[in-house]
Amino acid sequence: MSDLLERLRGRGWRMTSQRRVVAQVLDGDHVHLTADEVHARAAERLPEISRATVYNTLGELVSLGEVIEVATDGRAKRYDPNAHRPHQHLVCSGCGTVRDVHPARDPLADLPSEERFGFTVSTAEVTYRGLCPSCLLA
Amino acid sequence: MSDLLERLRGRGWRMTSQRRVVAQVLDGDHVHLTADEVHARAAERLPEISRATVYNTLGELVSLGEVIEVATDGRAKRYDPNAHRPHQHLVCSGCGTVRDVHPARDPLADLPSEERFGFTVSTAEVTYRGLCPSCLLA
DNA sequence: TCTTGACTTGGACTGCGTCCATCGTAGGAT
DNA sequence: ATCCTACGATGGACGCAGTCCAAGTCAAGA
Ligand SMILES: [Mn+2]
Ligand SMILES: [Mn+2]
Ligand SMILES: [Zn+2]
Ligand SMILES: [Zn+2]
Repeated sequence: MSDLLERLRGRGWRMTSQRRVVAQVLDGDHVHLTADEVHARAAERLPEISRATVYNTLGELVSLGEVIEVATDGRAKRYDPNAHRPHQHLVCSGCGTVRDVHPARDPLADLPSEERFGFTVSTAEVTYRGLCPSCLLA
Repeated sequence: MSDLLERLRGRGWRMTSQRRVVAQVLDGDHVHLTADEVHARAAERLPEISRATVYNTLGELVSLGEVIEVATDGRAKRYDPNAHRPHQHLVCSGCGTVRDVHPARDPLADLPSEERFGFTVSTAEVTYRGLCPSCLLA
């Protein structure tokens, strides 16, 4: 993710301080922040940054394939910079913690063609739910 | 689903015209309506029914296990009376159509224990995405 | 340094859902 | 059949996540 800024420059992005700080906040794997969390962390470095710009930048990163949107049952979407290797998510029903997980088989392989009803199926998103070790005790 | 009203009576539900008409709207399998769609169809039979009551009744049906909530990426939740047989969903990225599908294997079986990180994993929700036959042409 | 169009901003706005005070009524008691 | 009351219905205010817009700003090429 540290060479993200290079890739974006190469794609013709105008490099602004706002975009730079949003990209820095998203640095690292295993990060699953909401837009407001991204905004809060970005504002530590750049206090005037607006929510609209954070939403715009996240949306651009998503459509460039640099960041993945993770939908959560009724709360705010989470933004995941781990767009390199395909993975799925394990969510704690107690505290909401999100972990990256890697199933043994491609989930798409388990949908037989007679269950596809003529659709051209391209992706399968899996959300595993359960209780994390600390929520299990409580 | 036609004996749903019986089961609810047995659970101590006070039977009102509003609850009856919501249950009737949800009758049948392969139904995936939003709360507002349920409200619109219920209002054909009972024009004064309020949105709040539809939300209350749907919430009660969900916590009784009679109806399943299906989260959709950023739009309204859909309510699914097919709570009997476990199944997953195939969603058209074009028009939003939802189909019930039955994968060949239990999706939980494909998450090895070393990928569970001490969680007690209880469910796996799979959303397959693609284009339906008519959206493929357009 | 100048110019320009891409980018940013804050606030209004929308969609989806929840909350709450008040009113109505299902269904047991008499 | 009538009464009583706790449970349910109502609709309007409210909240959150996200979008849109007109106006101001600035990155970067000439
Ligand atoms: Mn992830
Ligand atoms: Mn279904
Ligand atoms: Zn937990
Ligand atoms: Zn379609």
